Amino acid sequence: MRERPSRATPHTVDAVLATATGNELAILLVRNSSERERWSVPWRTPQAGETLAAAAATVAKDALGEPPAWMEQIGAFGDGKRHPSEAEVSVAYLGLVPHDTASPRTGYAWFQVTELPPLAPRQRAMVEGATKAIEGSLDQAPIAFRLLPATFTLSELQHMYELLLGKRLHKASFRRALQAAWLVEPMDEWRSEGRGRPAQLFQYLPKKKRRPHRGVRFDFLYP
Amino acid sequence: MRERPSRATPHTVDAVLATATGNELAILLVRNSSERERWSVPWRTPQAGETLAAAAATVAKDALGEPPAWMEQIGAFGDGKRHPSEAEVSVAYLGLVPHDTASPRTGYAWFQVTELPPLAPRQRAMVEGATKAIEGSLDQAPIAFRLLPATFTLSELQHMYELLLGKRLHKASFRRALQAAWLVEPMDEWRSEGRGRPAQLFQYLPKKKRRPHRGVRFDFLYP
DNA sequence: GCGAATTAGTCACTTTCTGTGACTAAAGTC
DNA sequence: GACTTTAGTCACAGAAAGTGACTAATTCGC
Repeated sequence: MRERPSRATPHTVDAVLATATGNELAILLVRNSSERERWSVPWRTPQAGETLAAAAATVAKDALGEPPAWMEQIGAFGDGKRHPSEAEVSVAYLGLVPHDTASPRTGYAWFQVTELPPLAPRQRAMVEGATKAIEGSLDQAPIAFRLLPATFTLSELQHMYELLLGKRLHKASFRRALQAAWLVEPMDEWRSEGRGRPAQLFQYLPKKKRRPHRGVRFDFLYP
Repeated sequence: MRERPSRATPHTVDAVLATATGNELAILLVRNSSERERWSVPWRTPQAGETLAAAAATVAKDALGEPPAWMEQIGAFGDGKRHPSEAEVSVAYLGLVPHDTASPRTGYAWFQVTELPPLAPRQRAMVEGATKAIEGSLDQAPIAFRLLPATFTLSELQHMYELLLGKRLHKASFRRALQAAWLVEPMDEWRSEGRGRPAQLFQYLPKKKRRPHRGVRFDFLYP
């Protein structure tokens, strides 16, 4: 990503790195020296033989010093939209990092998703795709846990879900569903956070077997 | 970005075209004359300025004479796996067609997903991605309706869901969920299919507004 | 020290949804 | 006309989700 090829590059790999700050999602951008836009989603032209996922991991590592806790491809973008590179196609990856461990290298900075600076159109499409992917796979993948530190309170977990879903959840329902899913393990530690009763700490406990949905879901609105 | 590099194709667009035959999914493949594998997923190198989706639509049209009823991108594939082209990256699209309107051009043929001939590794990965995408977005998008003719009986619809989900559904539950979703509109026509009471015909009626899920779902098993 | 305020955590009740078997309806077969 | 076959509906039991009220453990103000 550093070197700018003199002629058209075949494709780029772009990493939309997200974290959750306070009460909003934030995206990591890198400062441009010479581009039309002052900021861009970090990207890279893969070396010969480098896999897409490996290239994305490298981009993330260059930005944060360590690989993200979660990474998945969210698709290929092109369609005539402009990109900082000359490439016709860019493959976008979504990476998630807990906010506490996420210290960007110099030149990189977090931006709230609602206050993003201007981006190249193709990269703006990627960010939109990434936020959709987060919401869409929230109940398919342990997204929320990848945005939290290794240990957390149930209130923190619930707030993370509320942030990602964009709606309030009822405490009792949330905990009942969580218990039924066997996703979380209580630890023998409590944390006192100013006033109020101390909260027990929990850690993520991956599921072993999937229990299929009951019923059929018809939850779409496509034309 | 408009200009096209003069050497090795930068990327390809591949179309995994699927239909439902009898009781299994089938994929459309094209016969190769000179490749290592005798069959391959139809693909194309996009022209300069051609969008990815447009290229995929062209591939599908070349294969079937008309665009599929549904088309969506399922991701970029590369990762060193071999492809009929020289391209390092291939963008795969999933296309769905009703079986009755799907007459392949010469050189193309349907294969049951369980009886696929050998494919280039990258294309095999695409087909696997496509079948996963079908099951995964079955309750997010009107997949089943795009595999059925414009009008259908509720039994046909239920059988399609059973095929795609790989499990049997209870008639009363299925219809109750369908009614609650307002996805289907009765027509003033009935069809008699040999013995038994004639079935009323229905057509797909896209939803206007989404009703959000109740509760929170923790349905994943990722590590 | 003590009550108010604050956050954690649980309980019980109500409402809604799903699984299921049995039922009625309308055709063909013999 | 009795039997078979497929369509379509009903009603009830059981499971899951929505919700408000409760108890528990801490800090703050006084």
